Amino acid sequence: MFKVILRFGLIIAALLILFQLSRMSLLIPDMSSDLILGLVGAAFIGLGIYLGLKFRKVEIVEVGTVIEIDEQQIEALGLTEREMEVLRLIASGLSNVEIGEKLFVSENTVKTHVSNLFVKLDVKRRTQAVTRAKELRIIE
Amino acid sequence: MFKVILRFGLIIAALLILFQLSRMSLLIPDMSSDLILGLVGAAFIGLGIYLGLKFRKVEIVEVGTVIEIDEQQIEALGLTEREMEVLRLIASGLSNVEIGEKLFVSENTVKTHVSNLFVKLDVKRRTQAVTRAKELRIIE
DNA sequence: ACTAATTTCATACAAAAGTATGAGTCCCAT
DNA sequence: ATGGGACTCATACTTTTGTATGAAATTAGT
Repeated sequence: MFKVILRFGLIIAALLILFQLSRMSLLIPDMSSDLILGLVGAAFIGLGIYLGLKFRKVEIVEVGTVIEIDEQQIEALGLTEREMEVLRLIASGLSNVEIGEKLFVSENTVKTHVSNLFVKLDVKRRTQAVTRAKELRIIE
Repeated sequence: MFKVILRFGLIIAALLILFQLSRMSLLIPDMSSDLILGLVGAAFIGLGIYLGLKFRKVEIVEVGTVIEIDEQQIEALGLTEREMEVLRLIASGLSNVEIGEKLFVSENTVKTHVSNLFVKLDVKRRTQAVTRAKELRIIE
């Protein structure tokens, strides 16, 4: 937090310095005020970009885990809502029986969903299904 | 890419406008050049920050997938090198037989490693092992 | 209202995963 | 040299997963 204060201090200092420079340069006839303003602008843009990039690093930590779900991919694979639920529960490490309990359906029903899921994802095992699903960004 | 060009076009336009404004205001005696320069600076800082944040979004994609492996955690759990290899292969979706083939050991050996792994990770299934291992940051 | 897709379930079988136990080899550290 | 950790393997058994097939019930869209 104090880094932010330090940074703003630097900005103010830079601002003052630039101001002084520009005031001085006004006394020099062969330097147009266009150029000066341009330089000031450029300097502040640089400063701004620097600041923007600094904020970036703070955010990356949080944003890093955000995964966008590819709804189009789900659509393209023809995965149904129920299959997606089962897929998510598989990914969380549940057994077929446990999934059945969560969804209030029989183990057999879960097996059916799982089998259909495997065909659509083109995999043979549930662990593969999970990695594949994450690759395709259809689960987190 | 053309968005970048557009953006730079906007910057140049803004620069010119600000320049004109500042030139005009020089003719107005009750507006100090300090203030003008300050405003110009502030405007460009804003522009710079905006640009910086735009660049940010491009980078997030790459940085987002970086995961630090917690070696201390592996140590703490007492996971051996072989167990870690098996764990990684489980996570990639391989069967016990396939893991055995990769490591040139029998399926039985793999099962032993897997069982020991489950005890150490305190899980009952390989899918659970994978999610747990990722939680603990011992695999990517 | 009718069709198509989804969801549900069963049975029966095959394959893979997981558990328990015991044991042999190799290495390295005391 | 010896005891312990790591790695290997086997056998036997249980449980879980996965496959195949068929079918009823339930939506949902035309």
